Amino acid sequence: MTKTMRAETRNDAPEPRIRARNKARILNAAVDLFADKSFHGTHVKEIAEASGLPKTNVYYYFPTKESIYTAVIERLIEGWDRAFEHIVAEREPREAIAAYIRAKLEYSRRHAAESRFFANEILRGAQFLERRQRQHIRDVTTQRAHVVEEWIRRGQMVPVDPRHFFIMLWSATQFYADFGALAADVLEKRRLTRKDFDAAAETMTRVILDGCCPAPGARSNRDLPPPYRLRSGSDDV
Amino acid sequence: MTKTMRAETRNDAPEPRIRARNKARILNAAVDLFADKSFHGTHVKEIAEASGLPKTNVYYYFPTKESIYTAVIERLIEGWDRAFEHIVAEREPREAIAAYIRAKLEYSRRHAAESRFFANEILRGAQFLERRQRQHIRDVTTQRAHVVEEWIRRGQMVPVDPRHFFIMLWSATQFYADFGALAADVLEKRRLTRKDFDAAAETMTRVILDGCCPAPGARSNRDLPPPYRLRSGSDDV
DNA sequence: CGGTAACCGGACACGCACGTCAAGTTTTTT
DNA sequence: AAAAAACTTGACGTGCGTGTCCGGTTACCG
Repeated sequence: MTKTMRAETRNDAPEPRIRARNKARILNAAVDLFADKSFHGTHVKEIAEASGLPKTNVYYYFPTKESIYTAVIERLIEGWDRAFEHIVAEREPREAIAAYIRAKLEYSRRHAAESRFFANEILRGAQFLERRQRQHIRDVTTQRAHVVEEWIRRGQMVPVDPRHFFIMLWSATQFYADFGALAADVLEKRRLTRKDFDAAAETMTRVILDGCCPAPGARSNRDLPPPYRLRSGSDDV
Repeated sequence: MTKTMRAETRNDAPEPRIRARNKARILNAAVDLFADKSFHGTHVKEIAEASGLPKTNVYYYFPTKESIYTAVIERLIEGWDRAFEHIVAEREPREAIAAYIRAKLEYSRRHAAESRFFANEILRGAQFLERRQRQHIRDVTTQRAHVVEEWIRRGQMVPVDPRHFFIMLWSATQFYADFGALAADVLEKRRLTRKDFDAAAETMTRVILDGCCPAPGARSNRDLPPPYRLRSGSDDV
């Protein structure tokens, strides 16, 4: 038992610098590859090459390919609730939901690989998600669902099932990262630009906000000038 | 050149019965497996077993695993525009969009494997989609985008980018099939039932319709009795 | 009924991807 | 500075998954 013991002799002790650096490198390389080619499609050799380490070294830090995969999941699950923090009862629903959409969309844009990795894992039936992690997702969602219910109770929002509502928000924002290839095709672009993400946010905010909560005061979003011009002709690539 | 030539000696001639039957078996088995475990995750041996044919026989009909995969895609691409048929300028947008949502959702529910297969292919960057197929998707979308533009021009609909609007519809409906595992988790169910799909349709229709097109006449959806009851307690599994 | 083309299936080849081994080098500790 | 721990690396084993070979069997056609 006193043989090697890796570095976690005491697992509250900070990781040695080299170890931390190399594990991070491996994980970063792995996300991209897993996102592109799924679990069986990516080979440890590729992960090694992408992280600038020899393959054996990868096995020094992670016992199996699967352990790399689950380590990536572990890292991602932490980010799950980040955008949810905007959903608090104190804020106006319109404002809070708009902020959520922006945050989620921005995250999808900047961390497209993570996003696609996660989507793929869910698509596969969340086979690698541990019970604890699934529970976490449930808990966070339930908690935020209460906020929506509170909004509805106060009459600030149309009565909708909060969980289905969240799913709608989640799927719409997720889409641009996950199905970027299709979105680009449909929008007739080579790649999605920041502008496209802005337009997406605009459309979602407009439709969903007007759909779920009455605009405050007299003026409605519908009276605002249309940000989308019909058949504007010229279109920057 | 006059050696074997398979069965496509004249490719407008109908396929021999056995051939047609066996190819269909293989393809049906393949969709499910590819949907569950992706391209690299499924082995030809499994496809063979699932279709009740020996592996060599599979290779008799399809030269490579990849050819099976692309054959499945070919079959799916045909179904892409089915739901879109509801989007015609002659109909009221509210009614047409509601019909689209129902149709799409119903399709996702009944053909979950196909749906997930397709989603996964897009997720991977649509690597196997041929130029022709991508073009088809673009064309169909463009065509229906014109309908939405017409609605907007007539003032029947709020000005939104039709393509982003379609993406929103598509992602929301797609979600329940593709990410069923997560949706079930969030809704605290073991599996998604028909009722869940109905609730999903209800939420989407309500939010999106009120968000995108002013209700006809005086009464708005918002005045209708809420179909979702707050914290109703008892919840059938 | 005979022959040809389509279909079936066991056995095999070959490569490659996961994971191991053992002998190095560097860093840290005392 | 010496010992120990942490890290690095090339070479190797092994199983398994794709795709082939070739002989045998069934369907089709005159």
